[in-house]
Amino acid sequence: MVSIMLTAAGFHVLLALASGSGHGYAVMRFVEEVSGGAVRLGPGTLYRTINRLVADGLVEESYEGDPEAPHDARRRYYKLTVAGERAARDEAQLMARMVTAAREAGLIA
Amino acid sequence: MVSIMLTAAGFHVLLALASGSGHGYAVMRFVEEVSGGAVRLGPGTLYRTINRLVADGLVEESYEGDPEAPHDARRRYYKLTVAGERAARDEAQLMARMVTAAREAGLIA
DNA sequence: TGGGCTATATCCACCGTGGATATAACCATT
DNA sequence: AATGGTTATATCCACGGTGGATATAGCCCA
Repeated sequence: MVSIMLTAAGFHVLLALASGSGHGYAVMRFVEEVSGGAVRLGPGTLYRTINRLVADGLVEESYEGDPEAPHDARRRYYKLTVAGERAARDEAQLMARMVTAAREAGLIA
Repeated sequence: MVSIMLTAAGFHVLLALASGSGHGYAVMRFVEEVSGGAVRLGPGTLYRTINRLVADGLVEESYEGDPEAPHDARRRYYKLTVAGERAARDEAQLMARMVTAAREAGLIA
Protein backbone atom coordinates (compact mmCIF):
# COMPACT_ATOMS: atom_id res chain seq x y z
CA MET A 1 0.00 0.00 0.00
CA VAL A 2 1.11 3.49 -0.65
CA SER A 3 -0.86 6.34 0.95
CA ILE A 4 1.98 8.83 1.42
CA MET A 5 4.72 7.12 3.34
CA LEU A 6 3.07 7.10 6.73
CA THR A 7 2.19 4.05 8.72
CA ALA A 8 -0.84 4.22 10.99
CA ALA A 9 1.44 4.62 13.99
CA GLY A 10 3.31 7.39 12.21
CA PHE A 11 0.14 9.34 11.59
CA HIS A 12 -0.97 8.99 15.20
CA VAL A 13 2.34 10.40 16.37
CA LEU A 14 2.22 13.33 13.95
CA LEU A 15 -1.36 14.11 14.98
CA ALA A 16 -0.44 14.01 18.64
CA LEU A 17 2.51 16.35 18.09
CA ALA A 18 0.32 18.68 16.02
CA SER A 19 -2.10 18.69 18.95
CA GLY A 20 0.56 19.89 21.34
CA SER A 21 1.84 16.69 22.89
CA GLY A 22 5.50 17.56 22.98
CA HIS A 23 7.23 14.39 24.15
CA GLY A 24 6.97 10.63 23.66
CA TYR A 25 5.00 9.62 26.68
CA ALA A 26 2.49 12.43 26.14
CA VAL A 27 2.03 11.16 22.59
CA MET A 28 1.21 7.74 23.99
CA ARG A 29 -1.45 9.12 26.29
CA PHE A 30 -2.89 11.40 23.62
CA VAL A 31 -3.35 8.54 21.17
CA GLU A 32 -5.06 6.42 23.78
CA GLU A 33 -7.31 9.26 24.85
CA VAL A 34 -8.36 10.53 21.42
CA SER A 35 -9.19 7.00 20.30
CA GLY A 36 -11.24 6.24 23.37
CA GLY A 37 -8.74 3.58 24.37
CA ALA A 38 -9.04 1.68 21.07
CA VAL A 39 -5.53 2.51 19.91
CA ARG A 40 -2.54 1.91 22.11
CA LEU A 41 1.03 2.54 21.13
CA GLY A 42 3.35 0.33 23.12
CA PRO A 43 6.80 1.73 23.94
CA GLY A 44 8.44 -0.31 21.20
CA THR A 45 6.28 1.05 18.42
CA LEU A 46 6.19 4.54 19.91
CA TYR A 47 9.90 5.30 20.21
CA ARG A 48 10.85 3.43 17.09
CA THR A 49 8.19 5.35 15.16
CA ILE A 50 9.42 8.69 16.50
CA ASN A 51 12.99 7.86 15.52
CA ARG A 52 11.88 6.85 12.03
CA LEU A 53 9.91 10.09 11.65
CA VAL A 54 12.99 12.05 12.71
CA ALA A 55 15.11 10.12 10.21
CA ASP A 56 12.54 10.85 7.50
CA GLY A 57 12.59 14.57 8.30
CA LEU A 58 8.98 14.78 9.42
CA VAL A 59 9.76 15.42 13.08
CA GLU A 60 12.66 17.12 14.79
CA GLU A 61 13.83 17.26 18.35
CA SER A 62 13.07 20.53 20.06
CA TYR A 63 15.28 21.76 22.82
CA GLU A 64 12.69 24.12 24.19
CA GLY A 65 10.52 22.13 26.53
CA ASP A 66 7.03 23.06 27.62
CA PRO A 67 7.45 26.17 29.84
CA GLU A 68 4.28 25.24 31.76
CA ALA A 69 5.53 21.82 32.80
CA PRO A 70 8.01 21.28 35.63
CA HIS A 71 11.46 20.40 34.40
CA ASP A 72 11.94 16.69 33.83
CA ALA A 73 15.39 15.65 32.65
CA ARG A 74 14.11 12.41 31.13
CA ARG A 75 11.84 14.02 28.61
CA ARG A 76 12.80 14.55 25.00
CA TYR A 77 10.67 17.07 23.18
CA TYR A 78 9.71 16.91 19.53
CA LYS A 79 7.87 19.03 17.02
CA LEU A 80 6.68 18.69 13.44
CA THR A 81 8.82 19.93 10.61
CA VAL A 82 7.20 21.66 7.64
CA ALA A 83 7.33 18.35 5.74
CA GLY A 84 5.77 16.64 8.76
CA GLU A 85 2.91 19.10 8.84
CA ARG A 86 2.28 18.57 5.17
CA ALA A 87 2.35 14.79 5.55
CA ALA A 88 -0.04 14.93 8.49
CA ARG A 89 -2.39 17.21 6.59
CA ASP A 90 -2.35 15.01 3.48
CA GLU A 91 -3.05 11.94 5.54
CA ALA A 92 -5.84 13.65 7.48
CA GLN A 93 -7.46 14.75 4.24
CA LEU A 94 -7.22 11.22 2.90
CA MET A 95 -8.83 9.96 6.08
CA ALA A 96 -11.60 12.53 5.73
CA ARG A 97 -12.33 11.11 2.29
CA MET A 98 -12.55 7.63 3.75
CA VAL A 99 -14.94 8.84 6.41
CA THR A 100 -17.07 10.50 3.73
CA ALA A 101 -17.10 7.26 1.74
CA ALA A 102 -18.11 5.37 4.88
CA ARG A 103 -21.00 7.79 5.34
CA GLU A 104 -22.07 7.37 1.73
CA ALA A 105 -21.98 3.61 2.19
CA GLY A 106 -24.31 3.97 5.18
CA LEU A 107 -21.73 2.54 7.56
CA ILE A 108 -21.87 5.50 9.92
CA ALA A 109 -24.23 8.43 10.47
CA MET B 1 -0.92 -1.02 17.75
CA VAL B 2 -4.37 -2.27 18.45
CA SER B 3 -7.32 -0.43 16.88
CA ILE B 4 -9.69 -3.37 16.44
CA MET B 5 -7.90 -6.01 14.49
CA LEU B 6 -7.95 -4.34 11.08
CA THR B 7 -4.93 -3.34 9.09
CA ALA B 8 -5.23 -0.31 6.83
CA ALA B 9 -5.55 -2.56 3.80
CA GLY B 10 -8.25 -4.56 5.59
CA PHE B 11 -10.29 -1.45 6.24
CA HIS B 12 -10.01 -0.31 2.64
CA VAL B 13 -11.30 -3.66 1.44
CA LEU B 14 -14.22 -3.66 3.87
CA LEU B 15 -15.13 -0.11 2.90
CA ALA B 16 -15.03 -1.00 -0.79
CA LEU B 17 -17.24 -4.03 -0.24
CA ALA B 18 -19.64 -1.96 1.84
CA SER B 19 -19.77 0.50 -1.04
CA GLY B 20 -20.87 -2.19 -3.45
CA SER B 21 -17.62 -3.32 -5.06
CA GLY B 22 -18.37 -7.02 -5.19
CA HIS B 23 -15.14 -8.61 -6.37
CA GLY B 24 -11.40 -8.22 -5.89
CA TYR B 25 -10.47 -6.18 -8.88
CA ALA B 26 -13.37 -3.78 -8.32
CA VAL B 27 -12.10 -3.32 -4.76
CA MET B 28 -8.71 -2.36 -6.14
CA ARG B 29 -10.21 0.28 -8.44
CA PHE B 30 -12.53 1.62 -5.74
CA VAL B 31 -9.66 2.15 -3.32
CA GLU B 32 -7.64 3.96 -5.92
CA GLU B 33 -10.58 6.13 -6.95
CA VAL B 34 -11.84 7.07 -3.50
CA SER B 35 -8.34 8.03 -2.39
CA GLY B 36 -7.69 10.14 -5.47
CA GLY B 37 -4.93 7.75 -6.49
CA ALA B 38 -3.02 8.09 -3.22
CA VAL B 39 -3.72 4.54 -2.07
CA ARG B 40 -3.02 1.59 -4.30
CA LEU B 41 -3.53 -2.00 -3.34
CA GLY B 42 -1.25 -4.24 -5.37
CA PRO B 43 -2.50 -7.71 -6.18
CA GLY B 44 -0.40 -9.31 -3.50
CA THR B 45 -1.82 -7.23 -0.69
CA LEU B 46 -5.31 -7.26 -2.16
CA TYR B 47 -5.94 -10.97 -2.47
CA ARG B 48 -4.04 -11.91 0.62
CA THR B 49 -6.03 -9.34 2.57
CA ILE B 50 -9.32 -10.67 1.24
CA ASN B 51 -8.37 -14.21 2.19
CA ARG B 52 -7.39 -13.09 5.67
CA LEU B 53 -10.68 -11.26 6.10
CA VAL B 54 -12.54 -14.40 5.02
CA ALA B 55 -10.52 -16.48 7.48
CA ASP B 56 -11.34 -13.96 10.21
CA GLY B 57 -15.06 -14.14 9.43
CA LEU B 58 -15.40 -10.50 8.35
CA VAL B 59 -16.03 -11.26 4.69
CA GLU B 60 -17.63 -14.23 2.95
CA GLU B 61 -17.71 -15.36 -0.63
CA SER B 62 -21.04 -14.71 -2.31
CA TYR B 63 -22.17 -16.95 -5.10
CA GLU B 64 -24.66 -14.45 -6.42
CA GLY B 65 -22.75 -12.17 -8.76
CA ASP B 66 -23.84 -8.72 -9.80
CA PRO B 67 -26.95 -9.26 -12.00
CA GLU B 68 -26.16 -6.04 -13.90
CA ALA B 69 -22.70 -7.16 -14.98
CA PRO B 70 -22.06 -9.56 -17.82
CA HIS B 71 -21.02 -13.00 -16.65
CA ASP B 72 -17.29 -13.33 -16.08
CA ALA B 73 -16.10 -16.71 -14.96
CA ARG B 74 -12.92 -15.33 -13.44
CA ARG B 75 -14.60 -13.14 -10.88
CA ARG B 76 -15.09 -14.16 -7.29
CA TYR B 77 -17.69 -12.15 -5.42
CA TYR B 78 -17.52 -11.21 -1.78
CA LYS B 79 -19.70 -9.48 0.78
CA LEU B 80 -19.39 -8.32 4.36
CA THR B 81 -20.56 -10.52 7.20
CA VAL B 82 -22.32 -9.01 10.19
CA ALA B 83 -19.02 -9.01 12.06
CA GLY B 84 -17.37 -7.37 9.06
CA GLU B 85 -19.92 -4.59 9.01
CA ARG B 86 -19.40 -3.98 12.69
CA ALA B 87 -15.62 -3.92 12.30
CA ALA B 88 -15.85 -1.50 9.37
CA ARG B 89 -18.22 0.75 11.31
CA ASP B 90 -16.01 0.76 14.41
CA GLU B 91 -12.96 1.59 12.34
CA ALA B 92 -14.79 4.34 10.43
CA GLN B 93 -15.92 5.90 13.69
CA LEU B 94 -12.37 5.78 15.01
CA MET B 95 -11.21 7.46 11.83
CA ALA B 96 -13.87 10.12 12.21
CA ARG B 97 -12.46 10.88 15.66
CA MET B 98 -8.99 11.24 14.19
CA VAL B 99 -10.32 13.61 11.53
CA THR B 100 -12.03 15.66 14.23
CA ALA B 101 -8.79 15.79 16.19
CA ALA B 102 -6.95 16.88 13.05
CA ARG B 103 -9.47 19.70 12.62
CA GLU B 104 -9.07 20.76 16.23
CA ALA B 105 -5.33 20.82 15.75
CA GLY B 106 -5.80 23.13 12.77
CA LEU B 107 -4.29 20.64 10.36
CA ILE B 108 -7.27 20.67 8.03
CA ALA B 109 -10.27 22.93 7.52
C1' DT C 1 13.37 4.83 51.63
C1' DG C 2 10.10 2.56 49.62
C1' DG C 3 6.63 2.14 45.95
C1' DG C 4 4.11 3.55 41.90
C1' DC C 5 4.13 6.31 38.03
C1' DT C 6 6.55 8.69 34.30
C1' DA C 7 9.81 8.30 30.60
C1' DT C 8 12.87 6.44 27.26
C1' DA C 9 15.20 2.59 24.96
C1' DT C 10 16.20 -1.97 22.94
C1' DC C 11 15.37 -6.71 21.61
C1' DC C 12 13.05 -10.69 19.15
C1' DA C 13 9.71 -13.34 16.83
C1' DC C 14 5.87 -12.66 14.01
C1' DC C 15 3.07 -10.88 10.41
C1' DG C 16 1.67 -7.80 6.74
C1' DT C 17 3.36 -5.35 2.82
C1' DG C 18 5.16 -4.28 -1.86
C1' DG C 19 6.29 -5.70 -6.11
C1' DA C 20 7.39 -9.02 -9.34
C1' DT C 21 5.85 -12.90 -11.69
C1' DA C 22 2.53 -16.13 -13.59
C1' DT C 23 -1.67 -17.53 -15.62
C1' DA C 24 -5.70 -17.04 -17.99
C1' DA C 25 -10.23 -15.28 -19.37
C1' DC C 26 -12.52 -11.34 -21.57
C1' DC C 27 -13.33 -8.18 -25.51
C1' DA C 28 -12.58 -5.24 -29.47
C1' DT C 29 -10.22 -4.88 -33.71
C1' DT C 30 -8.34 -6.45 -37.86
C1' DA D 1 -9.16 -16.64 -35.99
C1' DA D 2 -5.39 -14.24 -34.50
C1' DT D 3 -3.67 -10.34 -32.05
C1' DG D 4 -3.21 -7.38 -28.18
C1' DG D 5 -4.72 -4.78 -24.27
C1' DT D 6 -7.34 -5.04 -20.23
C1' DT D 7 -9.53 -7.53 -16.50
C1' DA D 8 -8.97 -10.87 -12.88
C1' DT D 9 -6.98 -13.94 -9.60
C1' DA D 10 -3.04 -16.13 -7.33
C1' DT D 11 1.57 -16.99 -5.34
C1' DC D 12 6.29 -15.97 -4.02
C1' DC D 13 10.15 -13.58 -1.49
C1' DA D 14 12.68 -10.15 0.85
C1' DC D 15 11.89 -6.31 3.71
C1' DG D 16 10.19 -3.63 7.27
C1' DG D 17 6.90 -2.46 10.96
C1' DT D 18 4.49 -4.24 15.00
C1' DG D 19 3.60 -6.06 19.68
C1' DG D 20 5.13 -7.14 23.93
C1' DA D 21 8.52 -8.10 27.10
C1' DT D 22 12.39 -6.42 29.39
C1' DA D 23 15.54 -2.96 31.18
C1' DT D 24 16.82 1.28 33.25
C1' DA D 25 16.16 5.24 35.67
C1' DG D 26 14.26 9.70 37.19
C1' DC D 27 10.12 11.73 39.43
C1' DC D 28 7.03 12.44 43.44
C1' DC D 29 4.40 11.35 47.46
C1' DA D 30 3.72 9.06 51.85
